[in-house]
Amino acid sequence: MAIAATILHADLDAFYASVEQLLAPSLRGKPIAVGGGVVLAASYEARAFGVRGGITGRQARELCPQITFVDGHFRDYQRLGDAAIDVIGDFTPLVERISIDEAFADVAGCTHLFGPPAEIASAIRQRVRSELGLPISVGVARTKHLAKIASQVAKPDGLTVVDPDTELEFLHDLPVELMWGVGPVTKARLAEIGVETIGQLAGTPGWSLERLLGPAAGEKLAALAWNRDPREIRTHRRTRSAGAQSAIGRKPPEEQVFRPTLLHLADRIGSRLRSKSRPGRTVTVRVRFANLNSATRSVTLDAPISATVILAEIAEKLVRAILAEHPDEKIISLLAISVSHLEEHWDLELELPLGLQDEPRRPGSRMGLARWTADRAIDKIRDRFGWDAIGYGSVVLGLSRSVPDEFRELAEKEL
DNA sequence: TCTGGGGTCCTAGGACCC
DNA sequence: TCTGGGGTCCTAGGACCC
Repeated sequence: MAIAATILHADLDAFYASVEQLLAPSLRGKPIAVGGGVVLAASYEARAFGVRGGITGRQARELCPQITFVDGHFRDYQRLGDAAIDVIGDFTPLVERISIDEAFADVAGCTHLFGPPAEIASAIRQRVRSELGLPISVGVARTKHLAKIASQVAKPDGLTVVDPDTELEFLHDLPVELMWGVGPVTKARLAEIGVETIGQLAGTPGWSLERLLGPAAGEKLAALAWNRDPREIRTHRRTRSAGAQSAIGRKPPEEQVFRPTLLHLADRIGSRLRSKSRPGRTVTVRVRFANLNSATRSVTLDAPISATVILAEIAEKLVRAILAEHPDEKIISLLAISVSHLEEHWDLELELPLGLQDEPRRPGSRMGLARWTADRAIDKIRDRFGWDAIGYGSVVLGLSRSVPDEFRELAEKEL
């Protein structure tokens, strides 16, 4: 009595590039790349030349001289990604969105209405194609892990259904790097003991994997190799952290460099946290140096914070501590701030008195009130007139924005 | 020749408590 | 006083994913 395969994984193909080809018919059938300095996404026609997301524009042109570069239409990505997920939601409420262009769904409860899972998957693909004009691949299987692999195998613009009776035959011939959680490092470690396929992984003793990869990863991979994946569809997942980072080129580790950048990052994060009433207790900063090595420092407070200036001050202290420990580093290339240990629901009024516990001995503690009031005022103006209408302006102006804000927002998770 | 930005989870050591 | 054990939290660093 096999359990039915009712998990779907749906994944829009070459999403950004497909949207651009949808918006501009002249681009269809041609190799294109979204982005300029860095390729954010490449059409399948460009991928045929070896162009991949992440390479530089120059490398892309070397691989494919006739490639067309286009600027991203980020609002459209959000709109069309949402619309595609909505199509899935017309079949079942059990939808777990993974990213802008990808989602799991469990259709076990709606087959009496819409037919077997394979038919539902097919209907989703047809609707996304006809209503939105976009290609989407779907994998159907008994577990999330296998459904995700199936959708990768189905690409581009395909459907793969894995019958529960033959799932191991399907799985075991595939290379290990198709598994969720196997990146370059794990792939290399597995190769050291001669494991290159998922079948070989399944045949490796558990103790061997745990010694090689650690207890958690070892156990997890062994289970996934036998398609033992207990994860269920999670429709609501609380975000656990919120952060922002900025690549700043190659700059000296001086206050004039890091101070304005940190204030800007703190402002972005703080406004997000405040808008969702989710201040956090732990502040982490990261500094990347010239050689791409990086160092992190974090501190956990007694009470959660979301005020921009307080966040910026804490971040600055942490960055100074990092720089003090790396006196030989003459170049910094990236600054990042992240806030974690987020409160679930927080009355921001409480942040005022509690946040001040942070620095009780400071005579200027009452400045906390001014900071708090200023943040609220700025938030309100931004609500009405947009994010750039006001802010720590002297800061914002001087910043080089290597990536449009719309793109950053695309990657932000709902708090 | 060095890709940017937003996330999640795991590990290992130390502090602290019972 | 010595020995041992268990649990939780914090911090720094990594691997991985989209």
